[in-house]
Amino acid sequence: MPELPEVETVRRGLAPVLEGCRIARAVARRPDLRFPLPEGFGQRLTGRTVRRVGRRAKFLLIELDDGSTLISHLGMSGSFRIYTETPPELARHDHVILTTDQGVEIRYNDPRRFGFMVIAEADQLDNHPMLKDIGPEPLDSGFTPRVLARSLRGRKAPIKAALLDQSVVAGLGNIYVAEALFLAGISPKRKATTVAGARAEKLYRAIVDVLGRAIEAGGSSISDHRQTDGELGYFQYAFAVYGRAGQACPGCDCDIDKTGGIARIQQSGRSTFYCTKRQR
DNA sequence: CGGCAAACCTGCGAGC
DNA sequence: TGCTCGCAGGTTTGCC
Repeated sequence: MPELPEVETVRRGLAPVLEGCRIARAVARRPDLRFPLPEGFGQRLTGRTVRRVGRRAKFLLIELDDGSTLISHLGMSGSFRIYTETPPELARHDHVILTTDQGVEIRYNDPRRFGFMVIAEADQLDNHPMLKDIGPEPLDSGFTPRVLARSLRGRKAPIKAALLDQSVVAGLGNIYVAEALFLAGISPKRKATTVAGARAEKLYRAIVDVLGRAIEAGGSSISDHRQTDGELGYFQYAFAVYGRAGQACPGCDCDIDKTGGIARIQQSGRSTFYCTKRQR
């Protein structure tokens, strides 16, 4: 599921029911997700008060009153669901249950179990192995066209692959890379190092624009992503290229019979969608 | 070190 | 109806 906009949507859902609240009960219904859950998971969390729910790249950061932080990654299919009223029967793949002192129940469901939860001890967050090599947050002021161009310089890999690299810029995934490259008019096959100057400026604007609009839409619901109240995100209806192979490109009048339309290719084992005419 | 394919795991839709 | 195949929003690993 989740790239930056989906994780941010989840963060915004969790913050109001967790921040300032005490975790009355924490239950792991299996010993592991992608990795083993932290030793004594339930006891570690029970009785803790949540200071803040933050986000870094695609990681949720649930900061606790003892200084430690529960780091949660949704993998491909993870989702959080909040129940303020009586919750329904537990569902398949409901792996972790948190209950707050306000009687709110929060369930983490993850069919593919590519997600994980780990705990960073107090003062160990910034240099935590999972976070320390992550690049700038694209919606923070530290991310600029020059910063982007600088981290692309010297990279011979296609720009598509470079943008998926979390050390270049944080939080992009397969969907938003495709959409940003479309908006910027840049071919996913172009060598990353050639994206500089005006081209980097354009890509910078495309990234910031598409992420902002996707967050406003509550993220993209392809199959698993839900907002924490169960509502769908709806940015998938705004996709220009992702999942639209064979269709006409919305940005120019090319269509499949003539010069272009939206193509689907494989790059480093993953699908790439782009307009062959408009993206150079 | 850079770049790429494979691996992790489950579910779903398409095609036979 | 039921099987097999391919595909899926991410990240890590291991191999050239």
